[in-house]
Formats: sequence, structure tokens, C-alpha cells
Amino acid sequence: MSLRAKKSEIIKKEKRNLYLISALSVFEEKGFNNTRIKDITKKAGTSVGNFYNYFKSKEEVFEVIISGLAELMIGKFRELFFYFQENKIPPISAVKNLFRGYAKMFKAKKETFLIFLEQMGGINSKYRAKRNEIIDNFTNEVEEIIIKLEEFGARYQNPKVTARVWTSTVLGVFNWWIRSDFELEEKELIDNLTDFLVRGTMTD
Amino acid sequence: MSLRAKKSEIIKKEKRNLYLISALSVFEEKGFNNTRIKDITKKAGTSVGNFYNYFKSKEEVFEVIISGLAELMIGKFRELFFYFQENKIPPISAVKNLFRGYAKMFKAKKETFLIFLEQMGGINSKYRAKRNEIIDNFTNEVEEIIIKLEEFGARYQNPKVTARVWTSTVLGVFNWWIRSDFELEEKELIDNLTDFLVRGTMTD
Amino acid sequence: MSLRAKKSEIIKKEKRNLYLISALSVFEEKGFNNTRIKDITKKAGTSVGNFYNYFKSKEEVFEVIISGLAELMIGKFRELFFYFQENKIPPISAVKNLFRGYAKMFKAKKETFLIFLEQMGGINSKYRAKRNEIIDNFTNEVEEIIIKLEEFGARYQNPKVTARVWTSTVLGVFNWWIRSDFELEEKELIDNLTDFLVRGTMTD
Amino acid sequence: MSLRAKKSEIIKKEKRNLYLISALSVFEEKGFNNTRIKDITKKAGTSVGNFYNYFKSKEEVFEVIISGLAELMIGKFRELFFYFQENKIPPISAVKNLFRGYAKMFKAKKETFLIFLEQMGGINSKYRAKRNEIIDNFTNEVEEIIIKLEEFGARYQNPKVTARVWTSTVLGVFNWWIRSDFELEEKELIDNLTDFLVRGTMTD
DNA sequence: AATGAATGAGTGTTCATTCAT
DNA sequence: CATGAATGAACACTCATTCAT
Repeated sequence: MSLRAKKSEIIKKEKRNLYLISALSVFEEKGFNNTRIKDITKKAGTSVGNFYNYFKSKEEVFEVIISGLAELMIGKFRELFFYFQENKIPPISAVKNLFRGYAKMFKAKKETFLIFLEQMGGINSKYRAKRNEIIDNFTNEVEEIIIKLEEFGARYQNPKVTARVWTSTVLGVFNWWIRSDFELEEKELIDNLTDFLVRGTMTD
Repeated sequence: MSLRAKKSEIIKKEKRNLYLISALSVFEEKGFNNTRIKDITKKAGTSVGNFYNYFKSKEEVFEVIISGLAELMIGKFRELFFYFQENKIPPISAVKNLFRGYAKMFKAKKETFLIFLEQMGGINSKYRAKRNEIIDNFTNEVEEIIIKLEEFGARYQNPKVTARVWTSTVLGVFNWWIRSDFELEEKELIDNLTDFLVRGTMTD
Repeated sequence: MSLRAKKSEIIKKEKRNLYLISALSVFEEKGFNNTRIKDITKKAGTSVGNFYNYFKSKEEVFEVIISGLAELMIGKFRELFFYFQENKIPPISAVKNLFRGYAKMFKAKKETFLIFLEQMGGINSKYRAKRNEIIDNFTNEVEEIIIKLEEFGARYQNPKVTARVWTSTVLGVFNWWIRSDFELEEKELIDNLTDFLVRGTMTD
Repeated sequence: MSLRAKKSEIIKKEKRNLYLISALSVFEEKGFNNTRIKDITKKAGTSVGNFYNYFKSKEEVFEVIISGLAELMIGKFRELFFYFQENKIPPISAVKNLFRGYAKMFKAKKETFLIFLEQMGGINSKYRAKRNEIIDNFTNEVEEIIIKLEEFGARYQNPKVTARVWTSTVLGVFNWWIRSDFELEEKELIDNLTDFLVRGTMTD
């Protein structure tokens, strides 16, 4: 690739990114269904037609925005899982670490998560299915850890329920935290959350 | 009111109900935004125009369907709260009782709750706000109980976080239970859920 | 026809009349196009379905209301024409007599005339054509008199224009008189109008 | 503004104009209420959606078409009034001048005037009120002149009635002249009309 | 005859997407 | 690539008329 081509490639990527950021902000405010392509391009300072040089449809921007969320959420969990096994970290520290990572992630991607958590299920059936699939996959990953935890002193329990409690809690509590504009001190949030979940999961 | 008028009154209520049921089912399947009035009337076996003899807009049916949910959820909690104070019921039994009531309620209104939990936030900003308001009110009610629980041996904790954990858990877990078509035995679900939440909340 | 049948005939006519009166009032207020059958039946204290036992369509009521207007306007003119020829009444008295009759007629049928004068042309092409036809027929009648007037000292003039001036004036001025709720004294109106038209028509 | 932008500005104005002309012609033929947006765009050779790039509603086109009529009618009158005072023109010449201007104006805007005169009152109450307001304002202007005319030898009369006669006559006679496709020679029309109105107004 | 629920064709407006410039 | 005008399918809602009771 020539230097010139490479440069244009970069510019193209930047423009695409600009659209993603603009769309994200409008989706978050108005919701997918009430967002007009014009709203996005206006925010980006370009024209309607131009948008279609970078995305083939309104759905595509949405999907790009959402894509990666699943990996992000699950990735964090896997990190913990790995760390946990390798380093024999005590569960409480491990969980706190995880939640610190989550707090950072939710802060960095607050709009995206709000869209995912609050809106995605209501856009259409396809996205509702996708949303549930993401949550289910996430829960399955969590479930595996719950099972492993028995070795570390978790009490006997139905791991499906426990895993669902964990994911519901994480998603629900962080959703509230984002919506409240991170009002509650991060340390307090994480300490309380961890305490609750660990007590709920482990034996005394 | 004449006998004739009373009869027609009843028939009218039944027809209205038929529309509510039809709409509920179509909303659940296609989502509000992708539901056409014709879908509803087809399912009800009537004509488009007739729908508007019973509801003044598509939004109205939706609102009638959703209305009452908040009261229902909060009502159950208040029942517990009252019972709990009056009868000095041990927390575990009280919570199990509550969840039995919830299980019944979610079963009876599964489509409505699915719409509320999964779709409502994505329809438009108005409904997103309403959804969050309902959840927040619910959480506030729960918070009051959490605070009372200290008398009964709850450990020191941030009640806002704990309340949020409870509501997130209840909504998230029951959402999954509905979606999975109640696959897991009700007793197992309730026992595990109760166990988790009580341990998370109370001191050892 | 039996007595019973005759009685029911009368009742039927009364009901029909009630509808005509109700429709007239609603048409005048809302205009034909923005009048709903329900508006008419509500005013009449009956039901939508009942209306169609008396009229076969919304247009029919309108046509019945308007029908007769043409004859009424032209009839008055013919009366004058006849009187005038037979009795050699001086023009000024004849015209004043005519206008007195007109004033009475416009007062008695004010809503009907308002509909005819202000609204009829805007309902649809058919009624616009009818409206113009009525006005043209009226003008033709007037034209005949204008021509005769030469014998009585009218100056030379194009009778088509003069006739058009007369009808435009009569319709325009009485329209205003009705709209202003007959504020101006009838005598003053008639005296001035007559004076103007006669001076405009006759030689000095 | 760039040359390119200026060009597009001009094209846009032309397209808007095309719509105005198309709408005018369809309104005149079918009437406002029976005109479909599709009728307008078909006549303009464009698509339905495109119409809404130029006008925000069907009512807007109508209002743009009608707007200016009032000013036009009254403007002509004021011209005369001014001329008349300044130049001490004898009334007959002044009136003839005015009517020549009116004839030209009605010819140039025949469809618009037909819509205003025949249809506007029947579209809906709002437009009926507007129509009457325009006519009343026009009449008030005329009334002022009538009052001034006394200095120039007008006989004593009720100026409200006389003004109403003038406007009714002008609107009624020109309405007919337009409808008859200007059959009558302009000079003949104006001479007769002027003669009539001046005789009616002035003393011998 | 009276009622008012039922019907369904009809219409203004929106908006994702395309395309000429 | 950029622009924004052009396209037309889609849809909520209306209302004259019909019809079962």
C-alpha cells in the first residue's frame, strides 16, 4: 500500500469513528428507533449521503457499536478466571479486582452499556434475541467459575441460579450506577457489592 | 342502567380485553415498534377501525398493558413488609413467601413482564424514563426494608447498594426464569435465591 | 292512508326536520367537511345509525338544506318583476319592497345562506359548480329586469354587467349583514342599498 | 455564498415555485380538500416525499398561495388613494385607473383569486375566518376613501354600506369575469362598472 | 324504528436509502 | 468522496356507511 493510500485509509477510519461516536450519542439520547440518519450526520457535521459511504445501513452502525460488548464483558471474566487459577488469589480480592475492572469499563463505555442494557431489547426481535444471547453467554461463563468455586469453599448451591444472580446483579447495579452518573463512591460500591455476592456465594 | 345496557357494557369490556390480550401477544412477539395495528386486529379477528372504538391510540393499549405492573411489584413487597413487622416472621420464611408470590405473579403475567423488562426501555425515551422510574420506586421500597432488617440482624451495609442488588436480582432472575419457560423447579429457584440473598444481606 | 300511518308519516317528517336543523347548525359552525355524522346525531339526540334511516348520505342532508335557496332568491325577484309590470310601481318603491323581502328571507335562513355564500364553493367541485350555477341563474333573472328598466328610464348600459353588480351587491352586502349579526338597522341598510343601486342603474 | 451554493439556491426556489404552480392548478380544479399530495407531485413530475422537502404540510402550500392576496388588493387601493389626494385626479379617471390595475391583477392571478373567492371559506373554519378577515380589511380601506369622497361631491350616505357595495361588486364582478374566461371586453367591463359605482356614490 | 359497534378504504406524513452532480 | 435532493413504501388514524341486535 502506498503512503498516500495508507493516509487515506487512516482518514477513512477516523471518519468512520466520528460517525460511531455521533451515532452512539444520539442513540443514547433518542433511542435507535427515534434516531434519524440526519441526526447522526448533523452531529458529525456531514451530510446524509456521506454516511452511506461508511456504513451500509442504520443497523450496521448500531451493530458495530454493540459488537465487542460481549467480548469485553466475558473477557474481563476470563482474565479473572485465569488469574484466579494461576495465582491462587483469595476470592474476595479476585472479585474486587474484577469489579474494579468492570467499573472502569462501564465508565468508559457508559453510553454503549446504557443502550445495551436499557434499549437493545426494545428495538426489534433480532436485537432482543441478541441481547439475551449475550447475557446468557455471559452467565454461562460465570457459571463455570461458580462451579470451580466449590473447591475454594463455596457452599452447595444451584450454579445456574447463582450465576444468574451474579450477572443480574452486576448488570443491574452498574446500570443504576451509570444512570446516577456515578454518584456513589466507586470503592463503596465495589466493597458492598463484593461483600454481598461473596457472602451469598461462599459458605460461612 | 337497563339490563340491555349492562349486557352491552360487559360485551364491550370483553372486547377491550380481547384487544389487550391480542396486543400483548403481538407486542411480546414483534415488539411495540414493529407491531402494526392490523396485526393486533387480525389476531383479535376484527377490523382496524374497530380497534379505535376501544383505544385512542397504539400507545394507549401499551400503557394499559403496562399500567398496574408497578403497583403489583410494590404491592407484593408491602405485603411482606407488613407481615414481617406484625408477625415477627423470621426473615427467611418471609422472603420465601414473597418469592412464592412473585413466582406466581411472573407466571401469570409473563408476557407483560417480558415486555416491561426487555422491551420497554427501547421503545422511546418516554417509556425508557418510565421504566427506570418504576424500577427506582421499587428499589426505594426495598431499601426501606433493608434498613429495617438491621434490627433483625442484618450486617452493616450501604442499603442503596443492597436494595439495588435485591431488585436487580429479582428482576434479572425472574426474567431468565420466564424466558426459559419456567424450566427450573419453582422450589429450587426460590430456595436458592432466598438463600443467596439472605446470606448476602444478613450477618452470619 | 290509515290514521296511524298518517301519524307516523308526520313523526317521520319531524325527525327528518330535526336532522336538517341539527345538520344546518353544525355545518354552519364546522363546515361540511369537518362535520361528522356523529356531530349531527349528537345534536339531534339520536344515534349514527338512525341518521341513515332518514337520509341516504351526508351529501343528501346538505343538498336538502341548500335546495330551495335558488328558488327562494329567484322567486322574490319574479314577484317584484310581476308586481312591477302590473302595477306600474315606481322603481324605488319596488326595489325597497324587494329588499325588505330579502332582508326577511336572509334573517330567517341566515345559517343556510352563510353556508351557501361562504362555504359551498369549497366543499367540492360539484358544489362549486352548483353554487356558480345558482348565482348565474339568479343573475340572468336580474338581467331581464334590467333590460325592461330601460322603458322606465334606465340609462344605456351593458345589462350583463349591471345585473352582475346587483347580484354581487345583494349577496355581498347581505352576507356581511348576516355575519355582523344584523347590527345595522334594517331600514338604513335598505335605504342606502336601494339608493346606491337605483342611482347606479337609472339615468338622472 | 459559493457559486455552487447560489446555483442550488436558485434551483431550489424554482422547484418550490413549480410546486406552487402545480398545487395552485390542482387546488383550483379539485379543491383543497379533494387534492391529494400525489396529485400535486404528479403534476410537478416528482415524488410524494420530495414535496415535503419544500413544504412542511399541505396547508403550508395553500397558505403560501393565498398569502399576499390581501396586500395586493389593498395595495392597489392605497395607490389610488394616494394618487387621488396628491394629483386631484377626477374620481372617474381615478376609479378607471384602479379598475384597470385590478383587471390586470385578476388576470395574472386568476386561479389564486378563484380559490380565494370561491373555495377558501369552505375548506375549514380557520380559512373561513381568514377569508372574512381579508374581505373586511379590504372593505375598511375602501370605507376610508368613501368618507374622503364627500369633499369631492359624494352624496351623504352610510359609508359602511357603500364600502361594502364597492367591495362586493368588485369581487363579485371580477369573479364572474374570471370564470367567464374574460369574455367581455375589458374596456366595456371597466367603463360600465365605473359608471355604475360612481353614479351610485356621487351626487348628480 | 333505534342503536352503536364493525368495517376498511383512504390519506398526510415520515424516513431509510439511492443517486445525480 | 461529499452533498442533499429524490424516491416511494409504509403506517397510524379517520370516518362515511353498513349491519346485527
